[in-house]
Amino acid sequence: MQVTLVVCVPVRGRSKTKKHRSGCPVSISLEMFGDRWSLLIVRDLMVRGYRTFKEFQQSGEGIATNILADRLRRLEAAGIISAETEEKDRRRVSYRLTEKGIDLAPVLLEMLIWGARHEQTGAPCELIEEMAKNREAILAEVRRRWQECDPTPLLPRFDQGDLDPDAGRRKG
Amino acid sequence: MQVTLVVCVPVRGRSKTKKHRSGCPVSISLEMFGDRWSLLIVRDLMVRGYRTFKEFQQSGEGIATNILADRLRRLEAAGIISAETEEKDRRRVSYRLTEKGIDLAPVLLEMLIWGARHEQTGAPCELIEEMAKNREAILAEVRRRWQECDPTPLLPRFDQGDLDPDAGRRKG
DNA sequence: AGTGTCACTTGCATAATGCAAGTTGTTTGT
DNA sequence: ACAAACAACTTGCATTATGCAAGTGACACT
Repeated sequence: MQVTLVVCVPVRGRSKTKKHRSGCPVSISLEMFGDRWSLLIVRDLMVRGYRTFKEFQQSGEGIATNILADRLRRLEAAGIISAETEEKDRRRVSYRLTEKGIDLAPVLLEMLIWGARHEQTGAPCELIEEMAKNREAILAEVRRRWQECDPTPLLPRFDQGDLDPDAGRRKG
Repeated sequence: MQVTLVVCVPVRGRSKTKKHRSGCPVSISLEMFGDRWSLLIVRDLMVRGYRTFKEFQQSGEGIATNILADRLRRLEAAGIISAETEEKDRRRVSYRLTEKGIDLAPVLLEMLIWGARHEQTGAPCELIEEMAKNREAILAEVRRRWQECDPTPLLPRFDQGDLDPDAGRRKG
């Protein structure tokens, strides 16, 4: 039968585990962001400089507002993002990646490279191959922007052929 | 209403597109394997040397057989794996990663590293950090095994504390 | 005071998932 | 030759997640 409901009372400031399918790090990662939306939100925060609910919503993928709200909740619960209502306009909630969140950059980058190499995407191959050659520089730049709260987009939206020839080349 | 069913007849040997949410490579990648199971199958093929339905099923994560069958179908349709009934025992179907599939190794590796760093997993931190230091070597070894059809597992199952101290260290 | 924004909720139809049991084709044991 | 065992799936059905349109409440702007 294999009931999977272990709650794990916080013992000595440690575990708050919820019972994983297995101890494999890949499996545990997938339990946190293994769906079609979570990583797109992370991407928006990471390379497009988005911060608000509305921006994510208008991101071009067509996420429904209830799903978006749900994913933001989960990502926050997972410690991948943090939320804060803005001082200047208290209607707005500003989301930000945590360090745990920005550490997803390599995952995103590899997915980007894989997708661009193996599928027909809106991203130009030359740009991607150049990114693949300069992984470390890209990751450093992503982290720099995060640390300095620099919201300048690193990559355009790749909606179709729409591309900013300057983007992603500044540190390449 | 927005029905999203564009079939795209093969025109001049090109598109067989199915209509993507956007042209972003990350988004397109997530459409192919953005769920809680697909990448686990890829992992099993890549680092555990699994080949058959039954092995995937007994992988320790508890995937249901109908879902497994569905994912195998999708992964094959996506060109990430190939299937072949064995000569010696025609009951068995042997699955294998395609080149497109083995190219997912960097994605998996980064997810493994991220998960092990930020969550409590069954993988020992030292091993993971050593892997993080030798990404290229690991990836080369993964690819070598794939090319030579060497089914020796590269990593153990990380079920809990269960670990083969030799695994993943041979090329480290 | 009135209208507009922003970040969500809610209700409801549809699709995906999980679980147990059943089916098909193949091999193995007697 | 025949029955039992296997491997790889299907099928039926309950539960859960997703997608869509519409609505709500707190705040802001004029």
